[in-house]
Amino acid sequence: MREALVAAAFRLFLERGYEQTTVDDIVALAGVGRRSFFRYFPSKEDVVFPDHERCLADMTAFLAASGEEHEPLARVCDAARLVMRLYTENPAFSVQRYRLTKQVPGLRAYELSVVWRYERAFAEYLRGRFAGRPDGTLRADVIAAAVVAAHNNALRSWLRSDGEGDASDAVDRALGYVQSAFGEPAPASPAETPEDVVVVVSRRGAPLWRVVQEIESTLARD
Amino acid sequence: MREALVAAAFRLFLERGYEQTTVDDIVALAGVGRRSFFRYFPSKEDVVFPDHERCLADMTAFLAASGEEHEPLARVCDAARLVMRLYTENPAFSVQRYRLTKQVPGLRAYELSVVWRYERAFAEYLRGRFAGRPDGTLRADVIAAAVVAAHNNALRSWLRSDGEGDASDAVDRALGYVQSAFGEPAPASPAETPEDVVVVVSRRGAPLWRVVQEIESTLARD
DNA sequence: CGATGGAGGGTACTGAGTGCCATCCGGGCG
DNA sequence: CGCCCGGATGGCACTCAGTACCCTCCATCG
Repeated sequence: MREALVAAAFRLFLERGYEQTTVDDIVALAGVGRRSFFRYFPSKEDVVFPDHERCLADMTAFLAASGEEHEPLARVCDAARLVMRLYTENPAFSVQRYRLTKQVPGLRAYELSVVWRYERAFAEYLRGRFAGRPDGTLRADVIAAAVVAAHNNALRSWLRSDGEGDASDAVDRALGYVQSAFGEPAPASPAETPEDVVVVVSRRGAPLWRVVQEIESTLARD
Repeated sequence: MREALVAAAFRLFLERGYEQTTVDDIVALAGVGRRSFFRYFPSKEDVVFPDHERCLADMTAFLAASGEEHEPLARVCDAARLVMRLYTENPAFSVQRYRLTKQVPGLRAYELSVVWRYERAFAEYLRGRFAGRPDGTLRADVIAAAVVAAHNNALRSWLRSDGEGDASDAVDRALGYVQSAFGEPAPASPAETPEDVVVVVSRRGAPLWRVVQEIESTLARD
């Protein structure tokens, strides 16, 4: 029934647009009563994001189930990868929805409120883990926002490519940037020993950003 | 007229709540026609944020007017301080609105879409300034999100204190954290030439975070 | 003086979302 | 077998936000 409603809704949305489709149109095509639509989806927007409620619950559980042994930042990045997987599991559906949300302001606003709930879940988890640290809530909020932004950046570039590229590469790269900015890079994969990289730095007093800048231009040089 | 509508709306919102107040109630109290309300405010939510459209325009102009001589991150932080001032100019009004948005989901969603537009303005500016750098758009998006999150963290803590504390101290502190995380602590003295740093990297294929980790431990070694 | 154009008002309509009640159906129980 | 009961569904009527269309008023200008 949910599936029937979602299928009917997307057929019409793609045919004639979101705003040109009324709930009556959807239920007529699905052959169910209007009242039933609102039993399954509290609003017309919800039919566009049919599985986010479950995903959000999964994510909260994932974070709640993590213990002291997990690096907080890495854990949140893993949670973001979980969300990414929700999209990559159904590339065609995700791309369709992306095109829809991109051009319908109302859907964009709705998506924002969904994303905001993910961000809050991240931030709440980090606040718990950072309790006691100076500026713990500030760090938690900023890092949560950065992780979400990195995730969205990777997700959107994957969606723009019609789901062709490698999404997990992109998200790893994006989250790696956040981890490099906020420290504690990650528990390295055991095979990757420090010998993989040899770095020689002169002028120890130089600020870190100068070092990073120099490395970037070195890497970009070839 | 706008002022009359805003005043009437807030009186009713505080008296009996946002959702219990219809647009008809507002226009009846203000003594104007229903049609006029929608001439001044495209939706019922807009009456709660009467000055954000102007503020957003100011901000975009502020960023557009900045030249190459401005450090991008610092410039965006200054833009965020501009937004903060919009709130601190009318503490009583801001606190009332905060209480309202905190408990009305619809208003929270609307606020998100407003904040999102600020974030996009920041990100667009930074994308322009980072054009050419590796991962320029990623950095732009992440930094924009971090600045907004820091600003909101400071803003909310100020709002929760009923506008009593020192807002600009709080926002400086929050933005300082972001600046420390994303580098370029200050416009470096021109004396710092690239020769200040020499970096040799082997195993080019290693992920960036490994490189950074290695550098950090090298720097920490002494 | 009349024309014009912009600001406000009024009316009727669409469509989302809700409350309430009727209906249907499958299973347990006397 | 008939009854009952609870959950799922359908139907109807209502509220309210938002829009389209047209009217009035009034100030300004020719």
